[in-house]
Amino acid sequence: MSKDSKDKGFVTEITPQGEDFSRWYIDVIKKAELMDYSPVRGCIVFRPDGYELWENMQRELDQRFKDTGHRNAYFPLFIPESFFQKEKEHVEGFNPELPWVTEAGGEKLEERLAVRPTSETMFGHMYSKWIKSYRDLPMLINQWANVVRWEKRTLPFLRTSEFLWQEGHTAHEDEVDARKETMTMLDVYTDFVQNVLAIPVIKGQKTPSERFAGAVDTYSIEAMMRDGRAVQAGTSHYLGTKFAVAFDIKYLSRQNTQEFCHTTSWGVSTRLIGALIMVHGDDRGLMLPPKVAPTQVMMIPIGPPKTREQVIAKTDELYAQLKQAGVRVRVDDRADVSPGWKFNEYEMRGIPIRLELGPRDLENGVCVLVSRVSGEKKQIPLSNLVAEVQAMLDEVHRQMYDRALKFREEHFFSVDTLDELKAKLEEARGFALAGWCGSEACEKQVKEESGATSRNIPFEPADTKHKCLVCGDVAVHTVAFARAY
RNA sequence: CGGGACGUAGCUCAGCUUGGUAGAGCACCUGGUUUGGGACCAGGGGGUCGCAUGUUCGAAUCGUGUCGUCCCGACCA
Repeated sequence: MSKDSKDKGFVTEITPQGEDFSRWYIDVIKKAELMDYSPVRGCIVFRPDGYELWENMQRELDQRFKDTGHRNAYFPLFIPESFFQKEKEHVEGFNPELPWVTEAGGEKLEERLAVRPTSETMFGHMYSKWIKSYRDLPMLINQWANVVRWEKRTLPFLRTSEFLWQEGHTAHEDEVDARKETMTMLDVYTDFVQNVLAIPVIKGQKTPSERFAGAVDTYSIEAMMRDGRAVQAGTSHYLGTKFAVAFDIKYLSRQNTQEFCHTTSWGVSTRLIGALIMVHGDDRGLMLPPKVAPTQVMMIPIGPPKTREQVIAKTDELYAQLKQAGVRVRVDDRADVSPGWKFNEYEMRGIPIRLELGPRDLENGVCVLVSRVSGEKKQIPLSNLVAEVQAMLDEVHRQMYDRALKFREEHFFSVDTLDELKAKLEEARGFALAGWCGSEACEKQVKEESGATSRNIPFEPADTKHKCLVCGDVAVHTVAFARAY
């Protein structure tokens, strides 16, 4: 990123901290042209490099949804106000942040319409019409959509007024089946975030105060950013029969009785883009996971005009080979920009592999591959290019995951008291595991004194603590606390 | 929505205290020389100083209002 970084050698561990971290974050996503601010408060424009990241995530997720039996559909943007009134907790949870359409075509609407913040209500309404019999179940539908939540404070990708996401809504015969779906989708998210985005996560259950508005149980995967703060990377909810009762989603059972469905919902959003930047980025800028990087390999032909034609011809040939093999590759053959400038530029943009090709390489029948994550330069024979590139992409993914995991482990603490928690967060930012008695009051006190909130009750390691960090009473759960985005 | 800071060229900012013809670096355009870690020379284009309003002969500069951004709190994928 900075001009000085070459003097320090290839250092990729440095990421600015504290207030500088959010400055670094905004700086880097703007410079890398992932997004720009919209004229409307809290909304952002996804530029092509940012949007293609999302498209690549969508493709990977969608495949996993289909592999688990789901189908895509599309539900309306506008939701009548009366729908929100049907589920008490839901309306209380979302009312403060709803945008309303009150007139259209110059006339006041009879009933005002919310721009959807989430679609449980609309799905509930439609499911009550579509579901008649146990033979219609389970109903497993996902939609890719935009939603709006008028949040007080915004941050690009991580919390914007409008954001893109997918929301799955399913209906089942009974609690067992619905709970199984809830966990299946949490596992799908875990697989995706870890194996595609190279971000290790902590899987667990939300405490009641952090639960989704209207859910019986909420589960989440939590990721640790490089400033030690947490980002909720995905959620999956078991909604019980709350929405089924509110929207009259009933079916005729095998025993010929009317039963309420048990429903679930689950979602991940473009906030994952923010998370992957904050997890993987370094002093040089972005570092994109190879499996979703819009450009995986940037080819840079090098050399004076004399040899240029030859080099470009070879570049084109190699480009075709890589493209043929399914590698997302681009060429920067601009003659008016120096190679050094390009090296820095594409490191800042997080492109996993740089391929250099110059006259010297041409003579020897080789090219140079440079890894964004390690800085390793590798001279490889052109005859084996495709295999070498694919191997290096896998290697980059693995190293990124390992690096993120190592960072998380080094910043994952175990504490017994609130004072210890405060001290740990002060001296070494990160997550802290602690016992919790189950009272909201203790949770609140943790937040007031340390700024940390309960992220979730991790499945692993399960309940290792015996005393509440605040009141000292018997701990009912061991909770991961952290400051969160 | 409360407390604080800031809005001047595409970007980073200077100028404001003490009112008097709009500035720099980078980026951009043209021509040439360059090309293995952010090249160089010459020439050029670009801003109703966030917006509104007041004071003044005269406002980027002083006052008021407003909108926006950032930081700190409450809300959150």
